[in-house]
Parts: sequence; C-alpha cells; structure tokens
Amino acid sequence: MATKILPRDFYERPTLEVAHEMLGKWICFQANGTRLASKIVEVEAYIGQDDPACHAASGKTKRTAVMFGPGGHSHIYLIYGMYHCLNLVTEPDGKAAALLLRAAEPREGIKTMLRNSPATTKPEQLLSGPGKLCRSFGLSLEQNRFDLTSGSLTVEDHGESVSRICQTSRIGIRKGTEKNWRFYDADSASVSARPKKELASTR
DNA sequence: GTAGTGATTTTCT
DNA sequence: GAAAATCACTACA
Repeated sequence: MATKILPRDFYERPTLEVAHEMLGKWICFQANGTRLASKIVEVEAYIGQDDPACHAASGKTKRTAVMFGPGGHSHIYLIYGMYHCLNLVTEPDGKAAALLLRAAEPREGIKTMLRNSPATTKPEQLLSGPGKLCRSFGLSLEQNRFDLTSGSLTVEDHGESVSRICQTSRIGIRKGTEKNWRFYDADSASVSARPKKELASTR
C-alpha cells in the first residue's frame, strides 16, 4: 500500500468531518534520522467560533494565531507547565479550528518512544493521552506551526480504517463539556478512556 | 483497587 | 498574578 501525505484540502473542510476521517491515519515525525509513526485512534475537535473550551474562543492571540490560519499546520502548546499538546489545524484561512490528538497506537520507532518516556513500559500506553503523545514523540514548542504537507511532521494515509467510532463528551476541560466532540476507536487499547471522570464534570 | 493532589512554564489580563 | 485542552505519584480501603 502506497503511503500518501494528506493534502491541505483534507484539512480545509468542516472540523467534525475531518475529525471523523482522521481516525486510522498515521501521524509521522522525523527526528534526527529516526522515523516515528503511529496510528491515530482518538481526537477532540476545538472550533473557535462556538466553543468556550477552545483557546481561540476569546479572540486571536499570539498563542492561537496559527489556528486562524490555513489548515494543515501543527499547533503545539505547553499545558500545566510540563506537558505539550499536539493539534492539527483545520478549516480554511480565517476560521479558527483544530483537532487535538489525544491518543495513538505506536507503529514505527517504538524504541525511541520508550526512551522518551522512561516511566512508561507498555507500548499501548506510550501514546494514551495528549501529554504522553507529545512526550513520546519528543515534540515541543520547536515543532509549533509546522506545515503538515511538506515538513518533518506529517499525517499519512496508510489505508487503515477504524471499525467502530465512538463519540462522547470531551475530557480534561472545565468549560464546554456539553459538546460531544471527542471521537475515538472503540476497539483500540491505546485510547485514554476515563469513564468515571467523564461523568463527573466538576473538579 | 480507587481517589486525591502536586508539579512547573507559557501566555494572557 | 492567575489560569491552562495533563500526568504520575501517594495515600488509603
């Protein structure tokens, strides 16, 4: 199966549509000659216009500027001072929206990922969460605003698909939990499912 | 086994 | 000065 990098057209469509099709695609990153690749199994949609949880909801800032630009770019930022989150910008230029990659299944470069995450020993748990995903990939603010169509960070179609897609409320945010914009592969062991906390909205 | 809390830095008000 | 889309460790049953 020939692999192909997703064109910018793929991203510049309605975010919820892209989110659905993003599951099963591969996220790939080349670092120091090592190729890392993993299958995306969990994403969340953040749409600036009608989403109180989106960082871009309260206006365009330096931090969220890339979300207002054209789709097909990476948006990485630091959360809670210690962890990074990787977003894929969607929608055409001028509309703020992005997909947060929450979890993936390791496919290539697992050895390197294990070295990046010493506390994690099981491969299926290397990428079971947005913070862990970035740590295992070695992503930081250096990779912010990368072009996903022509850089060392890309999303590819390997012909894999997801058998069952679940749609639930989002996790780990304090506003906008009523939006059911979280999508994940129901059959994957790498999903960062936390059923008990999903029901409890307060913290 | 579940539940609760601390870590740590970038960005915005 | 405060918040932020998280994770891992500790305590206790």
